[in-house]
Amino acid sequence: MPQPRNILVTSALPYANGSLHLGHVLEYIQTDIWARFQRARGHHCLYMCADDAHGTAIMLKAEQLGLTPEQHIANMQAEHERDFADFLIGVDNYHSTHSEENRELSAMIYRRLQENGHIDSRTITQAFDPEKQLFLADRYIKGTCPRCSTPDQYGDNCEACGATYSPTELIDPVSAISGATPVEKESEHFFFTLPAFTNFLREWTRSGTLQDEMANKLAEWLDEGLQEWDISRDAPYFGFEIPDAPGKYFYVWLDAPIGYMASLKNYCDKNGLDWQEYWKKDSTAEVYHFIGKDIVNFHALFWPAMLDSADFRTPTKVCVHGFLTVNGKKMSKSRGTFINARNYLDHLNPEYLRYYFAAKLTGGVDDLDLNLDDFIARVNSDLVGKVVNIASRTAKFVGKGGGVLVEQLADEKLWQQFVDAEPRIADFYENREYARAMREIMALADAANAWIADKAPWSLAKDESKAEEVLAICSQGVNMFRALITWLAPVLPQTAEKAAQFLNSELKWATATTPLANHSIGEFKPLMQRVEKTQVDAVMEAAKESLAQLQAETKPVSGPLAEDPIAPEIQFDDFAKVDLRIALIAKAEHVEGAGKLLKLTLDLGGETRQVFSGIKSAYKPEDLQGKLTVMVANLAPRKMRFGISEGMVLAAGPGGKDLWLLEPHPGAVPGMRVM
RNA sequence: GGCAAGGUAGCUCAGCCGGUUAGAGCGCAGCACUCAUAAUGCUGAGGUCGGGAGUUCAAGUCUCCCCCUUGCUACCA
Repeated sequence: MPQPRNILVTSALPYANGSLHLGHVLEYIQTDIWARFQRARGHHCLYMCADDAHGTAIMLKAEQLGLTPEQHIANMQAEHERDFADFLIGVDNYHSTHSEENRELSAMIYRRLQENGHIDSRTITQAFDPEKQLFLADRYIKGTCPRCSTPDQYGDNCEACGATYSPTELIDPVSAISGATPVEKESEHFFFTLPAFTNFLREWTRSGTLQDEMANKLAEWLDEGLQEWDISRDAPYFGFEIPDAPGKYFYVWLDAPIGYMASLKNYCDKNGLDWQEYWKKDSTAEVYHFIGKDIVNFHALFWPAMLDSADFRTPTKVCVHGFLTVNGKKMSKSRGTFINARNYLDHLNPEYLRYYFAAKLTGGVDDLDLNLDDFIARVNSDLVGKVVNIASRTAKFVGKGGGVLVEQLADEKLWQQFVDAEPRIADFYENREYARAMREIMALADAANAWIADKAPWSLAKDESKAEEVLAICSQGVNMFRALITWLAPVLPQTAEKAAQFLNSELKWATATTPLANHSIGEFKPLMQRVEKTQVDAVMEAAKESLAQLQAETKPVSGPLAEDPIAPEIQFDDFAKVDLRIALIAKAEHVEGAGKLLKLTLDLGGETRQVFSGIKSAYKPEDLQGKLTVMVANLAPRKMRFGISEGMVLAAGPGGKDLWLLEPHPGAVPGMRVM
């Protein structure tokens, strides 16, 4: 056993705005297995987590619920901690970014950045809600998409046609919070001078701190050139006020990673330890962050740069994992594949999922699929059918033979296979190649079962003179089980605990392959039940229900009218300004280099117009040619990347493939006005 | 459109720097066993390794083109 290591691990802090879902759980299970493995190996390993409790979204959510932000985040934290506990996530401390420790540390780090000249300030213009007296992030502005005219789209992009734009381009923009029309307003903001760290980051991201594929991704950003990072928000904002800047608050992502430190400080203060041992520049401890690939920029660019400037050490590794899919599809609320942590816990044993994830987790960033049929088959077959079965089928004979494991090994060669596998399994765990570790363990379980079948102690037991042999075989059977369950303990802590009771012996990694000898064991009781399909169905059913509930809360009615209420009344004169004409689509063609546009040549009966329209996703050019449609004929021409667009054609639908052009009944001819 | 990661048996996945008849688990079929939570063992069927072209004595494994999936990203009055 090498020198004990001093290790700090973290999972990304869940946002205190909603319940945990299985995507979150994937990460916590990955982290927890690793932490438990390290502890099992005799290292000192602290697992820290916390709620990420700041930001506009939380402020608004609290208001919506009629709570103070503090009450709201306290409720969420309690819920999150319950989910953690019930999934057997053994965090050593679960704190909050809205804590004194975090306030102090954020201020300290900010001051250091400032002293080092890494904070700039300048005035920027932003959308502002005059009613709420609140600056609006893009996602809080809604309006009609300037391109496809789909109403009720967010300020940065259109969900229907995929258009991206700035909020100022929206037609009839409104604040999603108050409904007021936003105005532009100036404000001073603080920026972290990230570009100053370009060279540092170029090196840091390539120094073994990240998987290659992530380092490559970050290299793209580095090559494009980093931007200064806006780290301040104006009041009202739920967060920490910036020192010496009244009315200015730290952006939530500034203090979120500092929350890792704050949680550790909170823990250390309670336990007489020094948190700086982990974070000071020359620390000999190791620091590992487990995160999803969506937040790699915060953890592998902003965070190490901040730490470097503030004179702290940087993480040993940032371990990035992929997303969770369910039955091959993205976890999505609209597809009903969105499963809350609690939906699962209400119906199934957490260890099933822990094992299934372990059986599929690698050190890479590939997405992981939770295939429910596979889940049932895998868990039942591997855990119940193979591993637990080894104990189940041999323990009884040991009991009959006196309940004491004998020293003599029935098959040393087979036992040696177990001994040889141990370092490989440890290595796989260490490198987060859990899938390989599980495969290795299951291969041994297969070997054990085959061996037991071959020895057939139940046959020998019929002959009293063979009692000794039976006991030797079954003692080895129990010892093989003991080794396997010891190696599975990081994944199955509860079952391992039960097994330890049955074995009447603590499970220790270091002695997993030292057979228990002359050792009396307890009575075997089933350690794990099989997964039933009905339970899995119940989870999916519950998931659908909580989804329906959620949607009922946010959207009382659905359908086009509910999602897009009818616009304010206008007078006839207003309408008459729009000159709609019947147009013949004389030509429709693809536009070189454009992903979503078609170029239409419209015949108005004497005049032709060139119009670019974002309908490529729904129509093939050849299907449009020769058809009649309706166009806005007096729309001001607009210069686009591929030429001038002289009008627009009318279509309905949310976008993508669901887009339908207007077509007049037969009889209309090009040029006719539509009134 | 650009970039990235993928596309290997019904399902979930291994296949390192190219090398003998392409693997595992599950599922399926048959047989055996009946100690075990209908668990286990043995045997077998099943793949033109997304498609095409090329390099090579030899290609899931390298190169190019194409198709599909996922993610990020751009343009899209």
